[in-house]
Amino acid sequence: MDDIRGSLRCPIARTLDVLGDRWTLLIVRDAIAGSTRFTEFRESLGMPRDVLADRLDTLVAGGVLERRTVSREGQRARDEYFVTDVGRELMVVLGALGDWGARNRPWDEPPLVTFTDAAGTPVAPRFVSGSREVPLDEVLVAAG
Amino acid sequence: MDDIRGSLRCPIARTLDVLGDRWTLLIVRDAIAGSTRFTEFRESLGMPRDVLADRLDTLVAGGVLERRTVSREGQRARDEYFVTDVGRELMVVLGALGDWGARNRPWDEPPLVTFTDAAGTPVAPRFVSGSREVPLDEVLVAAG
DNA sequence: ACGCTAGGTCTGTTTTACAAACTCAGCTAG
DNA sequence: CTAGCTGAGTTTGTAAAACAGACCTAGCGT
Repeated sequence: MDDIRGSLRCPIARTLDVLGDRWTLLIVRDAIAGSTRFTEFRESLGMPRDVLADRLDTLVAGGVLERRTVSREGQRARDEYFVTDVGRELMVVLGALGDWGARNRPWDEPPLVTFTDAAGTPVAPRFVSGSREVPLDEVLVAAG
Repeated sequence: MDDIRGSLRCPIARTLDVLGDRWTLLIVRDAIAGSTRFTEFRESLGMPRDVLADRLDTLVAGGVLERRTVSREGQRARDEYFVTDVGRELMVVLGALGDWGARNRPWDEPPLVTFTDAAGTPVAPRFVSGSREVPLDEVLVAAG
């Protein structure tokens, strides 16, 4: 993911510099769902090893994941990848993508991750102002 | 944007089949901000013409944009692209991306689009349950 | 010392992105 | 009527990425 692009000043474009490819958000999804090891990501996603290695580097450099060397008993030390607080904030992005997909690209198999509140009720991102939800048709779009 | 990929069953993955590349969400951003013509997108984004033509086709096929032939007075008829209701729901995704970028990738220039409520107060997507906001640290992630 | 495994890197091939040139249809000016 | 301009692409050639598969390496168990 490089950098120079039209309308780069926009925060959306700057976010897509880090996340805007086929795989990166799926890696973040898996990491938020609990995957930490190279092989876990690889097996879940079925993506090429070199591309995965590259994306993990990008996500670590971007502060979304943190690489830590972990020693578990009975196993040799190995690097694992953990979601940072910054990365965890992408739950909102993933929730929005998943909600859009579930509503507009229906599919009969269950999702890989679901987001719920403490009571187990599914939650999805919506625009809020203060702490009140603002329906989509009341959201105004202003060009900068 | 092709189709076969690991964990394809997940709605997030299915959404990224349509939107998961460098440009597509920026095209949607511009469309939501009011752009309709090929050249408007091209000038705003500075992307190659053939890629833009391909992405517009994909977005039309995916129901995000609608292609209409528009005749304006004093100009010849030409195709223009309009956001559908399905596309408008992507405002939540764009809002989440923009909010994440603004908070974690600060930049001194203004955004290209901003979302506000009727009073002009900025709004950003947050998880809600019923109509109450659920703080991020109370959102539970369950693997499917 | 030997092989196994996790986590990569390297090589060669296919896709995709990209920039620049070309096309084509519908005005618009001469 | 013809000539040129403009918007919206398409074509062509080249550079960068993605991809599949083979290869490599460190540490561990036996």
